[in-house]
Amino acid sequence: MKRRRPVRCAPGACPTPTPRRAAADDDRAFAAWCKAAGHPARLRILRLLAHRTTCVCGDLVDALPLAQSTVSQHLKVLKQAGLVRGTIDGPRVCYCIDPAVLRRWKALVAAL
Amino acid sequence: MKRRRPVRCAPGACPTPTPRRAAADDDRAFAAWCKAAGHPARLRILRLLAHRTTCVCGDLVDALPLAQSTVSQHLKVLKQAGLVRGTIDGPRVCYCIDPAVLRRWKALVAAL
DNA sequence: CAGGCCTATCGTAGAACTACGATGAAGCGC
DNA sequence: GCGCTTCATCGTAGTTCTACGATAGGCCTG
Repeated sequence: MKRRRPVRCAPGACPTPTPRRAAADDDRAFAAWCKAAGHPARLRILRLLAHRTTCVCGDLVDALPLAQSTVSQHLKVLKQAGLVRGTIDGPRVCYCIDPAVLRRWKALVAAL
Repeated sequence: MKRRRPVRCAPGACPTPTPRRAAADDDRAFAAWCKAAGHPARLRILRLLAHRTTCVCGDLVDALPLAQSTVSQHLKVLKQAGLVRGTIDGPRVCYCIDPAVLRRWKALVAAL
């Protein structure tokens, strides 16, 4: 089985747009982030993305005992929650955690 | 409308049994905690319980725009997740956050 | 350009969540 | 004991989640 070509995405290819939000949105976003993380598969994805600071692609499909479509769906949830962002790199897509959002979520959890 | 009698639960009435868990359980519990917190109403309950370190009772029902049964259901979810524990105090029930579990959850989130 | 790999999306079935009112059980005060 | 308050549980309806296979599109390789 031919292995996938090594990923060559730039580690710093995930910008941090502008995490400015009103206080009212925080609560909504806070719950959304917790909800997005509240599934073993998605939690595992977050861990995998966090451990390798650079972004990986569909290696996530290999790392999870789920169908490709299911993994893609979980990635969509994480992306819609804002925790993860994906950048197209030729035929594949590289996902990485949004550091600012993760930091914000951590701060909100720590402030509980 | 006669106000409820002031709560008189002891602030330290929430013991910390023994947070010993295997590493494998952590992931399951981690997801469960995030999932439990992943709802605006439950997040609000957690905030309310965290702000007053002592435990409150069904004042939560007054504080939330939900029916009593719904609040009770949310409390059940939080209780089953282990984030919250309730102690019976006569006719009412006092809820409080389990400090050890909350600390553990915070640590796991911070370690992401 | 044709074929192949990598993802996203669609459609679907079953399970779980969320909300409510109604009902039931437990304890306090008269 | 009787009624009142407080909370949990039951039953239910509508929505959402979760998983999968099948399908479609985009981009490299030959």
